[in-house]
Amino acid sequence: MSKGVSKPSVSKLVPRGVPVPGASRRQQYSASTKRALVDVAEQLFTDNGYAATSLDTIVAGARVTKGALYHHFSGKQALFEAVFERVEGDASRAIQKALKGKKDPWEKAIAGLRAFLEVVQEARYRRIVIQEGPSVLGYERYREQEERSTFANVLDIVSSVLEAGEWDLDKDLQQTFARIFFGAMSSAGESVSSAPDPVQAAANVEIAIGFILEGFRVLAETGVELPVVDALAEEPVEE
Amino acid sequence: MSKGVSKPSVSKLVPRGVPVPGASRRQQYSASTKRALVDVAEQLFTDNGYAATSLDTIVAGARVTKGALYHHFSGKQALFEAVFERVEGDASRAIQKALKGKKDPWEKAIAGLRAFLEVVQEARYRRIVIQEGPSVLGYERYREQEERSTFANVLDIVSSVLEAGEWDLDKDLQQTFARIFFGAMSSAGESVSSAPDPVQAAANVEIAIGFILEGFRVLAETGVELPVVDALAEEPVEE
DNA sequence: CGCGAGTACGTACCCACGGTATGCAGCCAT
DNA sequence: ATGGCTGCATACCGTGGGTACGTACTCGCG
Repeated sequence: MSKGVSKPSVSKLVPRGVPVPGASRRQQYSASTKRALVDVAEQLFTDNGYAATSLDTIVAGARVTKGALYHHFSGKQALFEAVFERVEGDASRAIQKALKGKKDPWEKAIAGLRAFLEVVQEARYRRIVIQEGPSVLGYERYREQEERSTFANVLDIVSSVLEAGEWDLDKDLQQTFARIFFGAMSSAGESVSSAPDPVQAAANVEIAIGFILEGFRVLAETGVELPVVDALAEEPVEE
Repeated sequence: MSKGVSKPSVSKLVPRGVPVPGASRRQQYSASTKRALVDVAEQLFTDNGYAATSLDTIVAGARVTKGALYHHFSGKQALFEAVFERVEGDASRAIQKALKGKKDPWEKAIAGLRAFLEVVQEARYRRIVIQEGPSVLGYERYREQEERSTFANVLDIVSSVLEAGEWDLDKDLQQTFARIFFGAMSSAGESVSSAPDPVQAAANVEIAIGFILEGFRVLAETGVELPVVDALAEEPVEE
């Protein structure tokens, strides 16, 4: 807004992004234009949200026109999806990096938890992935995307922990556990970042999840079987 | 859509909603108009989502005009918020009803869990509260609303369980636990409803959460202290 | 080197949709 | 009875997503 540019026809005069080696000049310019669009869109979506960000503002920021945008993307939602994939991919890679080399499941779980709590401090992750992802992409599509990245990490960790407990659960139940932890951490992450003292809040989340994991470990040691729900609720399941 | 009406000027000829006793005719009509708007909006938002639902469609469905809508609500978002509050309120009341009379914390927790799993089967709750709530209202406002209803229920249950364990946690940590469970259940609920076999999926969620609660109970019995994170991760917190 | 084809945009335009300004018919208190 | 206020309806506007089309530049090929 403040750094508005009057004429977009100077596109060739200004350098945009880093040239990609091994591609033709044409392809380089094309790629950098696309990158610029995603860059600007990421920033604006993060700051103002999806609905409040107009395509005009985005193309102005990237110093191109709508023609360029619609050449690279089928529409606003597709652009959002590109941004989503980038943010989601970065997050997933950061978590995987933190998991590197960890063998002990519990250690791995704590490392993953900490990495996720770092990721969720990023405004772009909260806004684009957690907050607006399900709404803009629709839940189905949102889920497909997650399944291939961050959720996969969580599933990996959860599976390790469950296997360490030597309960042999079917895939469905593992997925369920992973969903639960993923949802828990997303929700916790949001509250962490909006807390007056995020560091303290993150510490609390670590304690809470750690406590749950400790419960798992004790159950594993004492050889408690699954399922255990009936033992908790004596009365029959009245529908 | 299918029951569309051509002219909205017949508003006085058709009965709208139930007359409210103890109010003037004017007030009755006004209230029923407002109700009709919320009714139609709830349906359309649930079916097509917030963004894809136009005000024109809503007012056509309620057989009024935009003038009426803007008389009762300050805009589209305010209308959504009215729908949100209703859905959220219904959900909260349903859960509270299920909790009625339960004294044992673990029993109470399972009852609450089951009630929530019922609630989350409703398409309107998933779409309006879980999926689009955070995006449309903004996270801050979404949280304020939740805090007064369903989340309050979760916090109540979680507090009971934690007190039964005789860990005396500060309010912040109780809130953190509640957030975690709330997020876990929301996420689980979404996956339940989109699963090929929702009944089986709901059963899985019950097993999983029940298992976590079982962990809590065992930890309570063996007198494990909080926090326990350091015991899990030997290495120092390197940032 | 010339040249046709296709890419990577730019320009101009459409129209759906949220929001506003204003008019007006009843109802209700005085 | 009547003035005023509530509860709408009508008409209009601006923004913004999307589209149709034009065009310059590049690249491969003879």
